Amino acid sequence: MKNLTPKERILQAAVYLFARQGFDGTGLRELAARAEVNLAMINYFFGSKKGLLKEILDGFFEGYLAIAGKELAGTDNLHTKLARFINSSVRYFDSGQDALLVMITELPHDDPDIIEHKATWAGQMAEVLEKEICQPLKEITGQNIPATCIGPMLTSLMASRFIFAPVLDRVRGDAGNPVDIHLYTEIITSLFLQGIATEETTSN
Amino acid sequence: MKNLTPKERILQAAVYLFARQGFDGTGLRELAARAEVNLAMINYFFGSKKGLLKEILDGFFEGYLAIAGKELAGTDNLHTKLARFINSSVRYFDSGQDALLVMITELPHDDPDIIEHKATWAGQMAEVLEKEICQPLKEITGQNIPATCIGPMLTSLMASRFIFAPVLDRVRGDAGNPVDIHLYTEIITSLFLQGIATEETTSN
DNA sequence: TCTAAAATTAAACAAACGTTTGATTTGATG
DNA sequence: CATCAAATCAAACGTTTGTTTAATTTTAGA
Repeated sequence: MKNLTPKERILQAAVYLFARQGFDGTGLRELAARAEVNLAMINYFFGSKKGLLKEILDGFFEGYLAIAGKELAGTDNLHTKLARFINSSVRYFDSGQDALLVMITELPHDDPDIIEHKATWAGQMAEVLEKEICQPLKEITGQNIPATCIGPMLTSLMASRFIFAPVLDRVRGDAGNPVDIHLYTEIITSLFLQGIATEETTSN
Repeated sequence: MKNLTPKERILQAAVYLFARQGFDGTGLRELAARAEVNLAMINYFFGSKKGLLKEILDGFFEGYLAIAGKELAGTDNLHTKLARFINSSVRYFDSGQDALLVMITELPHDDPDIIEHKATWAGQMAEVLEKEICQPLKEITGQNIPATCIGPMLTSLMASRFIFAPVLDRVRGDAGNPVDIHLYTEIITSLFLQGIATEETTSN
């Protein structure tokens, strides 16, 4: 923890606190204290509080976009590629849960300084999905679902466990444990590719 | 707008602003101005800023829970009930987009005053889903997926369009319009029940 | 019409906010 | 060792925050 550079400690503390208290709900003094850094260092390194948020969002989107580019490319069939993408993405979300929560909770807010920033990443993501998922899907099944529809669906679906995690911890108490991360990935993959119900569910 | 009671105007302004700026990002003076109400009236009617948030969350969860109870009950087959639930829920989310965004963006935050409140609603929802979806699904297909897993998935999936809407508006510009709400519902229902891919997608 | 409760108001409160300043310390390079 | 830039610091800046108070107006019931 202490072998990190001050800048890294600030970033780490910010992700932790923003995920639990929100961006506006977190004060820079509390953040500086957790990072064991002088208050002024935050503006020194990141220019402003919003600059800090931008860097967090950048880090998340960069990794997410890289996964999409890597796992969805190639000549494998759509089924295989999607399963690979879901597997990598859920792993990525799991390894950086706090950053994911910051992204999700700040996504709908329309701060002029931040929203263009987010739209740029979302646009790049949509391009990849359009090319690697939507167009193949259209050629094979005939259904034309835009990337701006399927992207949010997939992302929200994969993120669902982490979005609800803080609340579900209180619902279950210590009793029922959540499904482990591998089973979670399998459920989502199966759901996305085959749906939840079989033919049998249409009968009584 | 002005034929509403002061309390209703406060609630309306709060949902609008919280959805766009977040709970902590919205000041009570700005809120009072939008509601055309004196600043002190907010604490007079709701006790505190958090009391106002609680009332918003209550309103949303109450409606959502009622839909689950209504659409998932009965003797119809699981397929039919799920399609009905998705249809009603998406309609509900669409008609109250701002309230949905407030719920989603405040969900992960672990404010001690609020989180128990959210957990109570989530617990009730989980009970309904466990009884009406998970147990029938287990009897029919054999797979045992807990409600605390499938609930967040379904909710996130149905909410995806609204969570990403503010960003997607910037991505598309004025060019590509989003799929309309009925098609969106159909896509989600089809996805949840049958999955996105057919057998053909497993081949090259 | 009188009265008591409800509603509304302006003003002030201390606390916390993000940011900036100017001085001091640190670390590497010449 | 001297030097310069990077890093760190304590302190203060002016705003804005949520909340409270006390006085006033409005409303409704007897």
